[in-house]
Amino acid sequence: MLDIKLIRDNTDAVRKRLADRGRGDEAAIDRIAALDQRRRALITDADKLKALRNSVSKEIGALKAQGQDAGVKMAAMKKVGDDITALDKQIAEVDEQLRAILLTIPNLSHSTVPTGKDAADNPEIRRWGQKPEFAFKPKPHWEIGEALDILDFPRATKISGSGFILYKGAGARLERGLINFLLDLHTTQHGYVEVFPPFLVNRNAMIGTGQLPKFEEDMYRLRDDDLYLAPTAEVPVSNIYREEILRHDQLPIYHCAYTPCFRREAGAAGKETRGMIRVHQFDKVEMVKFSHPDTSYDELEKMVANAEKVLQLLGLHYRVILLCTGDMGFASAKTYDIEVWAPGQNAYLEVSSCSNCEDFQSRRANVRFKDKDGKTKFVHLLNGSGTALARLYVALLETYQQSDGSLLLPEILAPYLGGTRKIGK
RNA sequence: GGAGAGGUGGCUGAGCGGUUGAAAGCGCCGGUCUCGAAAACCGGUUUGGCCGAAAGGUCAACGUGAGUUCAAAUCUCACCCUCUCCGCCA
Repeated sequence: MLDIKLIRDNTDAVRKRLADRGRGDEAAIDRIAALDQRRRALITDADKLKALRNSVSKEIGALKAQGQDAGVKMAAMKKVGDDITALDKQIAEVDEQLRAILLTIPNLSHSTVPTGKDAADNPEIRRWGQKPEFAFKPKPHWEIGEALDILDFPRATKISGSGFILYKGAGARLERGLINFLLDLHTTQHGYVEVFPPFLVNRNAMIGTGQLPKFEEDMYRLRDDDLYLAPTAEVPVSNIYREEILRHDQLPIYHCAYTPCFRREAGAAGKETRGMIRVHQFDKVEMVKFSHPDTSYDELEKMVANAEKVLQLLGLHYRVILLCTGDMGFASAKTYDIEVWAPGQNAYLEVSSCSNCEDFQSRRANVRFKDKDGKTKFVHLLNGSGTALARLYVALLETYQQSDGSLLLPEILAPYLGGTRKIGK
């Protein structure tokens, strides 16, 4: 959520920066400004009446204590009370309208983010490694997985529908092992404190990180309980300190968490339906940071490096992309995507997205800290995949496939696979 | 799910419907004292909105939301949460 004071004092600048994102959100600015003005006028009026009522009520109390009649004053205050009720009702309505709009306005981009329209305008920042070469035509992961009997797409569909995965045998163990590998890496090498959060989250949590109210149709919802299946661990983990005031010496706080991620992928029908590139449930290890505002961009660079480390240790070729204004997510001020090379697809796949949301989410979730100067401020919230597993799995299968159909995975994974790096004969 | 108890400031814990944004203690910050520290003493110590250049003024908040009243932390109702016991259950 944007600071209403920022919009009030820098209306034109905010309008322009929203226009840069190319979603037409700047159109709401005039309505916000009008509502804000009306809200403040109403509050001023109501507060004056309340001050009057407070002082006269004290007089009434004093009169009654002396056994004198206060009937005239009480009748007058009855009328004032009715006026206050009417004004408070209008304030509540304006507040609600204002809040409803503000919750749908995306974050402003950081000054270092290039202005652009869509993914085609995202600059590539760097590459690591090289595309692997094969003496044969590399197969897509679904062929490899089914031939090895470690992935079973038809049966997953039978159980749940399209877009779900059934891992089997060594394939299931690989998935489990990767989760442990990632958590071990981030907790022992990168300083993150592991958490294991609930997978079902309430509406306030979803509003806090920005999934709601705007993207309701993308979420799985349990209607009877008003709970949602978390689309990413970013939601429960970023909300850990909701409504709290942290001490400045606690910052930065690093958390990482494994959770499955549930996404309806509404509107994505027909895209990447084959295999496990776009699915309704996938595993992910997420990194979340609660940072002092002064250092949040340093923290973002470090977080990207933490995610890159995963791919480096696994020997997977990747590139880092900086998202332009038009391609960034709703809550982010600056986002790097990491895309891993998948030989069977002949394409780069997004396996990580690391964002600094600055105070956009902390303002919604009310996560603050008391700074050295004694002032209470919003923390900066960052989140990044470290990494998404389904696509990492794709890259591993397609990169490390052998001509005989087996897999020869990186040695670093052997401890997580029962001491072997080989899957298949 | 059933029965009972309870939700007040960083913590513990008071609070006859009116001068309580809130006693007291602890903690924390600053000061006096001291070579220094402790102790003692003095002062300060929630958050947000609105008006204002500022000084300051004012409003709101005692789980959440409604209600009664001139006036609600105090009364009424609903909901949420916590604890104890019972039931059920991985």
